[in-house]
Amino acid sequence: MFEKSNTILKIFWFRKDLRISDNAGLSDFIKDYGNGEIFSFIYIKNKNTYVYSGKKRIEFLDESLKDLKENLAKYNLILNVIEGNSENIFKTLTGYYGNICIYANYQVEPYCIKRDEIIKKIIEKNNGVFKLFTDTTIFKCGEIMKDDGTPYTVYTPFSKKLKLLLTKKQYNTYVYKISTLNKKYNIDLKKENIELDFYEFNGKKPERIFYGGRTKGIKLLNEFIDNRIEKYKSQRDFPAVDGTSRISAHIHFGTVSIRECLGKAMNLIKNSKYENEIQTWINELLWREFYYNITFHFSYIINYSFKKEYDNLKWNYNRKMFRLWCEGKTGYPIIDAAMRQMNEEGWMHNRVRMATAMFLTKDLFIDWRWGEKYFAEKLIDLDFSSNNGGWQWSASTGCDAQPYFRIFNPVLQSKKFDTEGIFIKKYLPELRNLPSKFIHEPWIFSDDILKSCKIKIGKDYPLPIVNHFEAKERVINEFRAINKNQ
DNA sequence: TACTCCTTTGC
DNA sequence: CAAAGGAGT
Repeated sequence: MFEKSNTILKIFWFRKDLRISDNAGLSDFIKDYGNGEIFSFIYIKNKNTYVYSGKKRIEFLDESLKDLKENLAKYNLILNVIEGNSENIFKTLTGYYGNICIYANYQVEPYCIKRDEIIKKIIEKNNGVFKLFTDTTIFKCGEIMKDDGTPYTVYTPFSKKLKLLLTKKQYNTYVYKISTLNKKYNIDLKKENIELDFYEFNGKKPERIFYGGRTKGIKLLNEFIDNRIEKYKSQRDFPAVDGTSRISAHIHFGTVSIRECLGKAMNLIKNSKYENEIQTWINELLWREFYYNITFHFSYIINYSFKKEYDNLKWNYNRKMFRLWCEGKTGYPIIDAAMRQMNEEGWMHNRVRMATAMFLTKDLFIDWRWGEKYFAEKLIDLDFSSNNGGWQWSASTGCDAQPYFRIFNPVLQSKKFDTEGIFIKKYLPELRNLPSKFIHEPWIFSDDILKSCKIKIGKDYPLPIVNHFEAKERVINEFRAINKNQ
């Protein structure tokens, strides 16, 4: 044990940045490091902050932590994964060391900001410092502002301003030598007899499509950049096609950095004949940036509609209907296939994220917060800002949201984006005998016609739980009533 | 990244 | 008369 009174412990705290290359905070940690100083790498696993604690997401996190641990081990460095509440953990640590210096990357979610403020006080009370760096966004949140100094609430002008200000500085990767850290001074907190709960990894690998970790993440990103980004715009809307990057969970956990994503795309777009295709993907990265800024400036969206007047909507809190939507039993094949994709795989194609969210909020007129919470439980790539932004966009309660009268027709979406029904059949085996002309709205065909396909709608597959056209009229009237009272 | 209804255009 | 286009929700 070290003497409490005169030992400084420098900590790099990994959060949503589970990689050792191109890490802004880690770069400064190494730059500021003076030889002979003792230091530790930690990750805090707080079960209570994973409010919706999705099983598959936690597995992805574990894989990412394990990979991080192995990558640090290549430099003979140690990752301590500590379980518990971060405030308590730092309080405990300040009792063991003279003072504690924390380096970490900035998080924008309101509950993270609050937590960091409390920890800053704990650390500073003990004469330490808590330094935060911009790493998970291209620009620091709050940097892209309108000329009058107020935040953007519309995507297109936001993205224009961002592109105007964008230089290589924002997507150059950080270069530093992790080998300058001397393993001799790397404290394994687990061996220091400190009263904390250290997390142990279990060895088994779950069967999944999405795997966590830097190693897998960078491989996936390179594969997308090399093979698929040049078709992104043309293919991304078809859920049966592998046309999207599928990189979202890696961006969320920081197993790939947003700079690496943007940088690789920017390098490729120069002189590319597929400029339009690539630009469409870059724009998606900027939507994420936009929603991070919205969370930063308008933190009330965590509980309330961005357009506050729409919290007066009398949403339908029908648990039975909600359950049917969750389970993929609405009777609309494209909606049900999408929900089952998420339930089974922890990921849903973006085109059908919009369609299912629109269906819940408009066809069923159920509060977007219920849907947001369900997605949060199920998605591996759950990220507060993008999830909330997407839900409020679909519900028409958000900033730059879909106007309330632009309601997706689930049958048309199905015909347009899954014409052959390949996606539907993948997740709804009960419909595999239906030819594509019946699959988008099987209920309109008579039992006699469907008999040859060995299926009876209402028995083998549910009848629609709602009539889209009646629902549409109802929901438009509800929104209109709110607007009239403004 | 809407859909619907209606009119106009072009063959 | 199908396709394209515009307006309104």
